Amino acid sequence: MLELAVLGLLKEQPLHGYELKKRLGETLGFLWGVSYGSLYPALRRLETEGAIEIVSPRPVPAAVPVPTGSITGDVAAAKLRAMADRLSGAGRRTRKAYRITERGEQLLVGLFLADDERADPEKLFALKLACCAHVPPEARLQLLERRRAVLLERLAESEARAGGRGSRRTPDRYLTSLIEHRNRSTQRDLEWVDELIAAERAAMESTTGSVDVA
Amino acid sequence: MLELAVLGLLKEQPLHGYELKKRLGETLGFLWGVSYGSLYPALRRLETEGAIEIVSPRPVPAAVPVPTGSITGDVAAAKLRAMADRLSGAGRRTRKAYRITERGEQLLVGLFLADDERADPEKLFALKLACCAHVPPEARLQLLERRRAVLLERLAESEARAGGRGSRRTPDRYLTSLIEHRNRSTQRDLEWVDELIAAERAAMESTTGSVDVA
DNA sequence: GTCATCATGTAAGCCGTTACATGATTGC
DNA sequence: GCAATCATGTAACGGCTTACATGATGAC
Repeated sequence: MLELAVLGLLKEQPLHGYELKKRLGETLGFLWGVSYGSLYPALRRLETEGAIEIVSPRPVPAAVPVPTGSITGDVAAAKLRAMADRLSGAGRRTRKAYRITERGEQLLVGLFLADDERADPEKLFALKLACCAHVPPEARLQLLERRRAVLLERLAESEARAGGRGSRRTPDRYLTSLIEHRNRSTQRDLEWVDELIAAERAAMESTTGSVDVA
Repeated sequence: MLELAVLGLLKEQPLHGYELKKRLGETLGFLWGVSYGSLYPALRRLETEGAIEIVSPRPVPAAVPVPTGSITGDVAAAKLRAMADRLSGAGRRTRKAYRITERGEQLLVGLFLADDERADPEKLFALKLACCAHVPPEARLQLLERRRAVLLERLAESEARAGGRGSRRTPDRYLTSLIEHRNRSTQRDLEWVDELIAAERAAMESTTGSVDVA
């Protein structure tokens, strides 16, 4: 899950760990919180796998202007450089900005389509949806169709449970209400996914005939 | 979370581990799956804390009829006994049925009211709701009120996020749709909780004046 | 007597969090 | 020069899952 989120964010632009955590918190914060203790090791892993790479902090010191001898002038230049570095997200020799690689993009799609059994399905789906913009349209559609199937199955299962079989333990009104509410929620999720699918299909139609977009 | 679920189930009736897992799976199965690897250690823990205790497999062999000498008769009697044991959940010397203690009931209410930071709030709330029947009405109301506050805060936070501040990273349509859907869900959760609160208040009113129910 | 199921338990490992350690940069 | 914040990392620990080991009971 974390790796998918990281790759998704890095697909937008290169970032360093600290910034990554912030973004994760502010855009997907309502989903789940990430700690450094898991983020940095994950970055290491991804780098080892060749899915991401460190962007060189400063291309080459060649472009750095020669000191003028004017103290105030040199200081001002240094400040300007620091400012530019900060804005570009590069420099500040202590931080390591990562960029997604070709291999990383393949991994992103792979993780997007894989169904990680151990992760919470709801959160995983939400995360994947947030990553949709960074995968090809076919992958998006596949995600949505699969989600649709899951929701349908959930409804069917709930109905089966309600019908005859099982423990017959006459659930109390709290449990009953919980189950009903859950079913209504699932029903609405289903309608929502259907809308997303329709929108996706429409978008695909409108680009049919023109050049494929990545 | 597990401990709360176990205490909730045991409040209904004494059960042994294997059965506990089955019940957990069939009544709260849609919430989360429990494995023996976590269930048995949890039972140990609860027993050590004195929250649950083992019910003696067979009160005393005193009630067992003396052999009649009639082979077929004795065999039949044994079968009947075994059958009765099975139905009562006792006997079968290999299994250990647990019963909740006085202390366990206090712990149940304690866990019900505590907010375990590390557990998934949604699942925890669902579980607690399923345990409602086993805690006093005041605790139920407190749970619901607190849930209500959480949902309100979530809506407020989402609105704040939508307004001015923050990264301004113009979320794509997928993320936008996700956030909107989530807000609608929260809104409905809120309405639902309000209904539950109203029902709870009504139930309390109707028993006011009469004897307190446990 | 043997197979399926019931039943309890342990060990290894995954994945993540908290807390801690460290140090650079910036603003005052 | 000092505090706040930026930034990276490690170590200890917790909880849960999987897989394994074990054995009793009941059906045939």
